[in-house]
Amino acid sequence: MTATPPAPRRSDATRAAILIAARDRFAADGYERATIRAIARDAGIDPSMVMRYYGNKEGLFAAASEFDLRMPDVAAVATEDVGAVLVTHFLERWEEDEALTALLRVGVTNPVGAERMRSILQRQLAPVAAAVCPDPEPGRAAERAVLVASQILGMAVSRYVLRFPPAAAMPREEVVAWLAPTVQRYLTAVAP
Amino acid sequence: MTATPPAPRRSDATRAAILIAARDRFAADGYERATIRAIARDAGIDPSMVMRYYGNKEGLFAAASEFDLRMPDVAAVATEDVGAVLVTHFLERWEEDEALTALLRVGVTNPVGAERMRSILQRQLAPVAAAVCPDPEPGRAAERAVLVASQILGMAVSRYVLRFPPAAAMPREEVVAWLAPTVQRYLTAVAP
DNA sequence: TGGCGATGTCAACAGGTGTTGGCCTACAGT
DNA sequence: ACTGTAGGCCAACACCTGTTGACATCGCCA
Repeated sequence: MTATPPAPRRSDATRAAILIAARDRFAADGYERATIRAIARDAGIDPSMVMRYYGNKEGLFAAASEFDLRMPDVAAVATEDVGAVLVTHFLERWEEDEALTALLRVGVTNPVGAERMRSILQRQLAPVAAAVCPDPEPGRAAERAVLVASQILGMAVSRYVLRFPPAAAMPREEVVAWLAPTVQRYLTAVAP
Repeated sequence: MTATPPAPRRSDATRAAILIAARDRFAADGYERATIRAIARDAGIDPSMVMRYYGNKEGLFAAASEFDLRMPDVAAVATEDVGAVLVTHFLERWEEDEALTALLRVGVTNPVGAERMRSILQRQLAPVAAAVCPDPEPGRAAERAVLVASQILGMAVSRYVLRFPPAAAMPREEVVAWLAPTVQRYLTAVAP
C-alpha cells in the first residue's frame, strides 16, 4: 500500500476558511459563545459544511487549536540570556497568532481545551526546560517548566485577555525586563 | 429619613442558597454553561425565584462575584517578608473560597467578569502595592501591582483551573518558596 | 456526452436557554 | 378573624443551539 500523499482536494480553500474563522471566534468569544453558525457565516458557507468537514464542534476545535509554539533552540543561546529570549519569544508568538488566545480562553472553561493546553506544556515547553535546567532529575524539570508557564500564562491573561490597563499599556521591552529574570531564575537557579 | 437598616426578610435563606449554588456553578462551569435552571435546582427552588431576586443572569453573577481579597496589612510585616506573606495569603484565599475560581473562569470569557477582575485589581491589590513599593510615582505602583497579579493569576490558572500536573501536585510551601522572591522583586526592587 | 462523486444549500428537528406572567399559599399587621 | 403582601411554583414564550437528511450543482474522467 502506498502511503496516502497530500492529495489536494478542491475544498481545501473552504476548509482553511473555516479554520481561520473558527480561530477568530474561539479567540474572541470562547468555546460556548463561538457558535457554528457564526463561524460558518464568517467563512461564507453553510453551517452544515462545518459538520461535514470536522464532524462536530469538538472536532472543529481540535483542528483549530493545533498549535506549534515554535520554541527556539535554547542550546544556541547563552545560558544567562535564556530568560529574556524565552519571554520575548512568547510575547511575539502571542501577538502574531490568536490561536494562543483562543486556546487560553477555551482551556479555562472547557475540558478538551484544558487537555490541549496540558499537552502543549508537556510536549513543547517541558523539553526546553529539561534541556536548560541544571537538575539531573526530570521531575524537577517539569516543575520548572510549569513555573515558567505560570508566569507567562499569567502575563498573557493580564495583558491580552483581561486587559488590565497597566499590563496592556506596558511596552513589550518593559515586560521583558521585568519577567526575564523571573523565568531565568525558575529555569536555572538552584531549587529552594 | 432613616437610613434603611438590615430589615431582615423572610427570604434571606433562599437568597443565600441561590448565591452559594451560583458560586458553585460559575466556578465549575463558567458563565455560559452555568445555567439558571441548574443553579435553581442546586438551591432547591424554582428558576423564576432567581429572576425575582437578582433580575437577570448578569445581576446574579454580579451578586455572586462580589469578593473581598482580605489583603493583609502589609505595614505590619517586615519589608523583606512581604513576598512570602502575599503568596501564602493568595494561595490560602484561593483554596478556601471558590468565588475566586468562579471569577477567573468567568472573567476570561465574559466582559462583565473581566470588568469585575479589573476593579478588584485596582481597588484591592493596587493600594497594597502602592503602600509597599519604593517608587514615589503612583503610575509605577500600578505596574508593580499588575506584575504581582500576573504571577499570582498565572499560578492559579495552572494549579486550580488547568490543573497542570506538576503545579497541582506541588506542596504549597514549595510554591511559596519559588514565587515569593518573584513577588518580592516586583514590589520592592528598583525598576529595571 | 454521460455519469458520478465531491461540493454546497435549504429546511427542519429536538433539545435547551433566559425570561415572563398567572396562580396558589402562608404569614404578618390590624 | 381578615386581609394584603411577600414567597413560591407552574407552564409557557420566543429564541438559539448543534446536528441531520434531502435536494441541487459543479467539475472531472471515461
